[in-house]
Amino acid sequence: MSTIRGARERARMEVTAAIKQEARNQLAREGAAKLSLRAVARELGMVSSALYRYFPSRDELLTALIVDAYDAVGAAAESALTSAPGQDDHLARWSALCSAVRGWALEHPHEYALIYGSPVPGYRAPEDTIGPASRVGLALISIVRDAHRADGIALPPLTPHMRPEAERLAAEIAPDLPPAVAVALIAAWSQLFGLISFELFGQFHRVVEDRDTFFAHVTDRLAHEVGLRPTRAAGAAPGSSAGS
Amino acid sequence: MSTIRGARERARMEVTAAIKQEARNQLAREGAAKLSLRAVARELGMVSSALYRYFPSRDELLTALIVDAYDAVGAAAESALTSAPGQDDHLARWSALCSAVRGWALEHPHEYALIYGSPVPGYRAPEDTIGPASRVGLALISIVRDAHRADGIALPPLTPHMRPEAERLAAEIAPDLPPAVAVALIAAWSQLFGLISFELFGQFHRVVEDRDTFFAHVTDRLAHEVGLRPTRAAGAAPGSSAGS
DNA sequence: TGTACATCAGTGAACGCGCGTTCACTGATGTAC
DNA sequence: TGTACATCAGTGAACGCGCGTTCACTGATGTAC
Repeated sequence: MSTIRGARERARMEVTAAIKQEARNQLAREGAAKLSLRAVARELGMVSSALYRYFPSRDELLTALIVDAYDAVGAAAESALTSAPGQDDHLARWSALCSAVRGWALEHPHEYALIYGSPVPGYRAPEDTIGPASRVGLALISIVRDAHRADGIALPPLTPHMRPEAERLAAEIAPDLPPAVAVALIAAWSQLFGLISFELFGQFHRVVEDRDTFFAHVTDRLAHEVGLRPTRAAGAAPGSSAGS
Repeated sequence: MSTIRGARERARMEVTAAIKQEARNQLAREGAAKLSLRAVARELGMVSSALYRYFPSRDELLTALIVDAYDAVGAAAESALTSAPGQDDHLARWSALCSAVRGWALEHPHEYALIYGSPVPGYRAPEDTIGPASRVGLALISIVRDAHRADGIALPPLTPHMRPEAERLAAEIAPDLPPAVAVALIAAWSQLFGLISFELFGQFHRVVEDRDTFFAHVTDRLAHEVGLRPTRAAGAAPGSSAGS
């Protein structure tokens, strides 16, 4: 049922993919606001009205690109997680994940801008984007969760004033983690993208030169902020963290 | 010479200001990419070609808006600094500055997006924007410099691998501060805007609820990351920090 | 104080362009019997 | 295996629209003598 049934269906998927790919190319050239159905069709050798067989409007095409972009960066993050060498070296996994997200952003600056830059004017993101949009965040959480289960983590400071929101927030996103950690995680999540955005959007121009090193250093600091600590030995603590 | 000379000159300044104000209104409605000279002129009851007496092109108008926005947020940051109650409570000044930047951003979301969101496609920022763009960063540096001179600050950790870039960076932006502090400052600077951007661009939707408290907490953590510490007493340490 | 001239803000028409979307249509591919 | 019909991708023309920029012009405001 979910397999490709016939030539027509296969062709439809290929054309859909070609449209999105060409749209991504235009994104790179002109930016999201100037993405034009007519220009996409032209480049594909089709007539503009033909695109309406595939996307009911320009906004729907944009939504598809946004979902794809969230999925792509999410997949990059997740695969960095699973393919990290030492599964119980949580600090290394954290760094690998951050670096994978940055790598994807540097390779796809315009898709990055599409999802983490200013919202496209007049465009309202539909509900479909919420799931894909949270993948990187969930991957960050999962590292800290693993570390918490295996070795335990250092509790970040939390002012009493912050406690109610911290508890609400933890219940929402990671009920198994201490509230202080949940707060630090959300902060680190936004700071990671602040770092990447500043690099990508030119704010580091003539300021930071060795950006690889700088990024690695700062994400390492972020890891410490959420409570991750260097692993003492390769062998794991009580509770198998790599076995299952 | 720099005073207003006559009615003509005064009128020119007023019309220029009106054009920029109307352009800002359109920014809020449609976003930077769709900012239209014709629409601005229409709203002002002028004919579109009349705008060319004031701005030689659409891009120049955009540049003026960008410079104004950088200056506005920079001024907000600087005035938060000078009007903070205890001039030697560096932590309080840091928080006041961060909060002022966020406040400005929440009040002017589209101007914020113009300068800290995705770059406008096809638009290349000229050199004039560099000065205004650095005002917030310089204000952050000045707090830490004051703290360093007065009480001294806690040295953030710095891996040996990071040292060469740290020294280069410190020499560039704050030769009087320890390299480790300069690095932490630049990181905090980008993280501050990461935080604000996530709030403004909707990433905290259904995640962070009590945003005032969350922001205050995280910027306080940032202050600690750069080495600021709570002042022990109101009276200053050796070296007058408020007197001069 | 008054005249002659220069400066400059604003007009209105025009240029050439691209856009999203609709609609009736053609012709090829798939499906049911 | 063959025919009749339904589905659907793609066409081409048209709709109504807005855009940035140029240009020759009018008429008011300023300046020099």
